[in-house]
Amino acid sequence: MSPLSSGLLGDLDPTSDRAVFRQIADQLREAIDRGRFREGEKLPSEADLVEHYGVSRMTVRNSFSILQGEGLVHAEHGKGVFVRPRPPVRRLASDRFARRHREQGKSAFIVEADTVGSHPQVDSLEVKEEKASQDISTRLGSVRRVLARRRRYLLDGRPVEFATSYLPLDIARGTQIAEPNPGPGGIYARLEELGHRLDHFEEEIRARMPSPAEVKTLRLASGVPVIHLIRTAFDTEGRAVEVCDTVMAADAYVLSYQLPAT
Amino acid sequence: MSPLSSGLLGDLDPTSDRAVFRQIADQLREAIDRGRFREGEKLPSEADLVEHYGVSRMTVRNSFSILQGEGLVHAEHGKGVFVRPRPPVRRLASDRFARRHREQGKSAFIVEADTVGSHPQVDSLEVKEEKASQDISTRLGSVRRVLARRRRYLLDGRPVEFATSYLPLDIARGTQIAEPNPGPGGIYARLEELGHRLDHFEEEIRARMPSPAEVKTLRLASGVPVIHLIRTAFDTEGRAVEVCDTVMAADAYVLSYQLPAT
DNA sequence: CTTGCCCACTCGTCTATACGAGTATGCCTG
DNA sequence: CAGGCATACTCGTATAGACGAGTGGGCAAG
Repeated sequence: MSPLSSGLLGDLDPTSDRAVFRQIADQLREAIDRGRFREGEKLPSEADLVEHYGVSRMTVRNSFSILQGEGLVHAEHGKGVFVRPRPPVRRLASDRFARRHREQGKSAFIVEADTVGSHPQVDSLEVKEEKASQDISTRLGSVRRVLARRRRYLLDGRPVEFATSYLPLDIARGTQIAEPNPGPGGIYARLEELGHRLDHFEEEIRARMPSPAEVKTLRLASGVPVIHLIRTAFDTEGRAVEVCDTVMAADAYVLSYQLPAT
Repeated sequence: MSPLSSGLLGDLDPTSDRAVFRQIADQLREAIDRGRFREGEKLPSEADLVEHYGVSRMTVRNSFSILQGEGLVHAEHGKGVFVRPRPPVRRLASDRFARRHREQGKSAFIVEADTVGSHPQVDSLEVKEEKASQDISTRLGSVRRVLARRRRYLLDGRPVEFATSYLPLDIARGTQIAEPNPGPGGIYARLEELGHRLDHFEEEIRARMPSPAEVKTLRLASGVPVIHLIRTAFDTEGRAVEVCDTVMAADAYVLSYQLPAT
């Protein structure tokens, strides 16, 4: 069926030294880029393309695997290969941790999601004391053990972010920060109540392909990188009072910063 | 040869419902993570693994292709498959465009590279007037045509970044900004001389897999995402005077921002 | 000793085939 | 009509084989 209406895809160039499966991938990519296949639309089946191009099935599958690696398409077993829809992105402003935003009570994630009409969830909460990794210890100023607060964020049921906050035990132990629910304004509000007035944050941003564990936790499609953000919060005495390690699905976020030119 | 000293890799679990090629990928990944194979080291050849696991070659190749997609290994035709070395990263501070840095004369890229002892190059310079894309036009405040300054940055011979600056013609035309070499302090220094005192920057950050063109320009290995940064410069009158669109090899950069907590 | 060729080893590409498993549809049965 | 099953279509996994092409070492000829 679906005899692959001619015109959508061209022919192969046997004289080209570009591999056949790359040529096929090129044609599909171009067709997608030009909007010949729309978001969420089904591409021709493997069998269709086998027939159209007169190649073997493995060759077609190789083409698909290229496009999957580029994050352009995704395959669904028993259904077909589809143009991957670009989910709406969440824009994170750099002032989201400004003090004035903490006064509202709700967490930044919840507030932001509500304002754009999405349904936010927080999930797999875990609060425990543990040994600090080398990296965390360095960032917090040579602490051995820390309080770790782990949680996963979902938007409309889709996991988009997994974050762990690390705090020195001498600050957090026995306070509400060590409770699953840190109360209105989150842990930053509690830190300030404890006398650690926040001065500034440092954020480090990397992008890379996810580990298998991250693929699982964030239910990532293939070809979707992660943004790895490490934020350190400093109080007015220059002490690092929290390190927050966040892994985000890169197709769900745009980070936004505002910098002075002085 | 190289009978694949037993112990490095385990056996398959035929009762597992995890696909064989995934199990092989898992074992290789774990061996790499544990340092059994070091950076740059050669993995067992396809033939070795075919023999070791008693599977067909395509199955082994599937395993390798998973690891390639994760950016863990890279194949070299005629030589073997190697653990991908992590190149040293360039750390970009958020104050790199501060006015005091402009006074030195040299561009931020050159200065930063020199301080870490790397050999910087700038390349494929192109300066021309062109039609503004929809996005650029919006960001610059509905301009139709712009001056575009394109250039590629290399570090020790490796391309790491490709950037295009867009400026409104009414500002840039006929000035030194329209020259290939914009002079000491770069275009920001020229903008200020022209009366556009810079007030602040906005930066938007995304991460995604590269397009084929980007793979080529940045000579990206498979499994390496790009960081896409769009910076808009505003003068003290609130006008957007430049938009800089930058695509960076994600394995070459860590972005760093400092934010006030107020 | 040097040059050049051959060969072994490596990954790259492609074919052909087989079976398994998830999905959707429609028909058949109760 | 409702439920369940058969079937066709989809992608997933795996095998076996073939040829091509890049690399590097060793051997042979000059």
